[in-house]
Amino acid sequence: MTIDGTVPHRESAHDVPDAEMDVSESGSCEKGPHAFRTISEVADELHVPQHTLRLWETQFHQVRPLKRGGGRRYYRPEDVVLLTRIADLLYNQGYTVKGVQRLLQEKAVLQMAAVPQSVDIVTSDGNSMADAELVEEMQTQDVALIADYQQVEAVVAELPAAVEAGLEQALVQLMGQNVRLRSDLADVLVELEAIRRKILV
DNA sequence: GCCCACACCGTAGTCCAGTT
DNA sequence: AACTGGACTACGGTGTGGGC
Repeated sequence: MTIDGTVPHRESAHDVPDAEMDVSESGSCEKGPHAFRTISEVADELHVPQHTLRLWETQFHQVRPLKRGGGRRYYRPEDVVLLTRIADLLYNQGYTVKGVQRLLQEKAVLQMAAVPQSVDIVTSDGNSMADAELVEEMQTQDVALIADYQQVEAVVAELPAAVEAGLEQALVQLMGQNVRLRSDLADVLVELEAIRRKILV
């Protein structure tokens, strides 16, 4: 098996897991959206020279392609999405490299603040989660939050009046937190939708 | 105080030689 | 074909000194 149909016998079969490859039986195919890409393929796709992609790798720690035999880079779909976003910010929106770095950092902080204690926007190996995965995670958190809220409400309804006042205060705080979290989640979802639309264009 | 010329510095690539 | 690392280039921004 090869990395793809267009670039035969580059690496041995064990270099990249089969499950991560998008390969047709015929051997002559376009890569699917989930296929790994070499630096030359990503460079073609983004209309950016290869050396620029390597440079970005040193400048943006979020860009971390897999490296296999001989130190060759294999870009995952999420890497390509991130690089597309970086290219857009740099070349279309006039950001500097530092500006993009700051934007990516702020975005990570915002996302973590919006969904406390649960979602790692940057995974343990330093890579960004896919959009769909992130949205799903946030929706799960939202549902869990509502469930917690309803649970507290039910408990309060059964408590004696003596402690009710204190719990009501806690409930008000929870409701406030709920509103803020919902607002933050809505902002993040809007931002993700905007990014997705750009990618699909 | 204002303007101009020049030097210096940082940023963003680009090129190249040698290697895998 | 793709890798690394260092040297190099182009360009814009900033600082400084001198003349008016």
